[in-house]
Parts: sequence; C-alpha cells; structure tokens
Amino acid sequence: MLSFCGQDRCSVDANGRLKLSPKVVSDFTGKCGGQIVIHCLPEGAIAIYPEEIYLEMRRQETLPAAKAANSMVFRRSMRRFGAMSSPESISNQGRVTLPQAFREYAAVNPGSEVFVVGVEIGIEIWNTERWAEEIDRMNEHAREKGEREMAADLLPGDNIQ
Amino acid sequence: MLSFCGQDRCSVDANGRLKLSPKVVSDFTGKCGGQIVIHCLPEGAIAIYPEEIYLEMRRQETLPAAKAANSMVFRRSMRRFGAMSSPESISNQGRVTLPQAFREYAAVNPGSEVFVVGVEIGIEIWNTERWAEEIDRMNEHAREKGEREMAADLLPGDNIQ
DNA sequence: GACTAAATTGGATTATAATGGATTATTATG
DNA sequence: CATAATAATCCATTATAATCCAATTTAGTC
Repeated sequence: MLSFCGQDRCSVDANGRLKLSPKVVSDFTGKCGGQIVIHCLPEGAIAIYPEEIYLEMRRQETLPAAKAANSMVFRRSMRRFGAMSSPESISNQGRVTLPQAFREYAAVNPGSEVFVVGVEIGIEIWNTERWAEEIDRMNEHAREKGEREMAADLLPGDNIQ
Repeated sequence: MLSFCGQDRCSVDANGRLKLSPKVVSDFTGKCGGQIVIHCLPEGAIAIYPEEIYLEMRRQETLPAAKAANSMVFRRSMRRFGAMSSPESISNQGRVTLPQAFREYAAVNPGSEVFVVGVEIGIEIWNTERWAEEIDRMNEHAREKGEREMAADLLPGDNIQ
C-alpha cells in the first residue's frame, strides 16, 4: 500500500494545531507508533517525518562534540538541524501541534487553510500560496529538463532507445 | 528519542537567570544529572552543554603543558576555552544563572527576551535580533546551495534521479 | 572582628498558554 | 435524501512561564 501520498486541504486551529486525515494518521502509526519529528525546511514549508526516518537522515554525524569544539561550519549545521527540528507525537484525536517558530517561518497562521502534501517518506505542510508557487517551480523544472533531454536525443551518439 | 531540539522564546529575569522548559531540563538530567558547562561562543551566543559533552570537546588536547610552553596559538586556545567556560548546575526549579561576563558578550540582558535553541548536543542562548540574523544566514546558505543543485540537475550527465 | 548593606538565591504565587475532550457543522457516500 | 464519517470549533482543565517576596549569603566598612 502506498504511504504518504496525495494532497489535502485543511485548516490550522486557533492554537496552531492541525488535524490529520485518518489515512495520514494510519501511515504514521504504522511506521513509528505516532512518534514523529517536525522539521522546518529552507523551502519555507514544515515537514513531518516518522522518527525513524529523521534519525536515518541524521545518522551520519560521528563525534559531534569534538567537531563542534573546533568548527563554526559544523556548529552551524548542528544548529540548523537542532533548531529546525522538534520531536512530537500525534494525539489520539489525530492532531499535531506545530511549533510557533516553525509556523511563523512557514507562514502557517492559526486559523488559515494549508496544504498537507504527501512526500512518500512523510508529509509537508504548505502555506496555500507558497504551495501553488512550488507546483509551478517543480513543473517548470521538469519541463525544462524534458526539453533538454529531447534536444540531446537529436544528437548522434549512444541512443539507448 | 531526540534531545536538545527546537526553539523556545523565554525571558531572562532581573537577576540574569533563565528558566528552562521541562523538556530541556529532562534532556540535561538524562545526560549528566544536571551538571552543565556554560560556554561563550565566538558567534556571539551562550552555549550550555552537559558536562560530559564539554569534556569530550576538550579531551583531544594531550600534553597541554608541553604545548603551552612553546606555542602562543595553543596558549590562546587554552585561554579562550578556560575564560569562556564555566561549570554550573540547573536548580531544582529548572533555572540557570548565566555569568555576567557571558551575558554582556552575548547581549543577553536581564529582563529581556531571548531564544533558547537546541543544537543536538546542547542548547544555545541567543539575543533575539542576533538569532533572527543567524536564521537568515543559515537559510540563505541553504537556499543558495539548493539553487545550484537544481541548476546542476538540468545539465546532461549522470542524473541519479 | 562585628555590623550594615547589597546582592543573590530559592520558593511560592499569579497569570498565561497549551492540551484534551466533547459538541457541532460539514462533507461524502449509499 | 438519509446516514455515516470526518473536520472544525468550543470549552474546561492542566501545565507552564513569569513575577514577586523572603531568606540567606557575601562583601564592604567601621
């Protein structure tokens, strides 16, 4: 069965909480028992991953203390992931509280409508206008890439097809 | 479970003390029984690490006396870590007293609002404006890196995706 | 060495914010 | 059109943060 797919439009309540659809809730409970990590992306959206997915993302870092003592670049990387991530859980009503700092950064305001978007390994919460722009960017990129691929296919050489 | 994550806005009391959130307090008590080291960073913020993390940061320095005898660079490094670090503990109400010299350097004034930021191995205390600038720096870098990655993806060649 | 003043510490109280449950409204389905 | 399912709102409760006050300690002065 496919997990974390599709788009839902839903509203953030007055306290900055989001009610997830039963499908999404079951995707999370199946993966991690409802233990999640909320992570704020530089694209300007909020990602929610099962805890084990996020841990896999961060597993690379060995001897963090020794590196942090001597490298400002490394400290900044730790700072970004630390500050922009927060462990949470899904309540038994299927609600998630989005941290205020993340909401402000992602323009996800209490009382507003947002898009909940499946990204295969988790979901993302997008401000409505930003989501429309992101769709344009994604499609524009894919179209441009396709054009170049077609042009390259005209050149003589190792044609696979 | 993730430790030392997220951002909290909170205020420094009239005596330069900071009340940490229960989550942060339990992260510290779980790691070191509340024994901490306060360390002033060149970035202009105050870091708080569990004692064992700080010891790990400094463990690398072997034969310090011999090196100090012959190297000004080394003496200066020892001086920096010595002067800019102070062992403290978290009170049973979850409060930490920030040394006055560190507060002045980090522009963390009594009565002001600051950000408490998780950095995975500990926390950092940031002056509000400085933290906003730091976020901008981190995101600007991440966005620029993303743009270059997208541009590279358009070029013909070994496309993994 | 003792007394006074200042500063710091710890605890308690008050105000604010977050949480969970329940109810109501809306949408989808048969 | 009726019923069921889901989403959204409201309200009571709890938890948390900030302020205030008393007590203890420290430093300074006579």
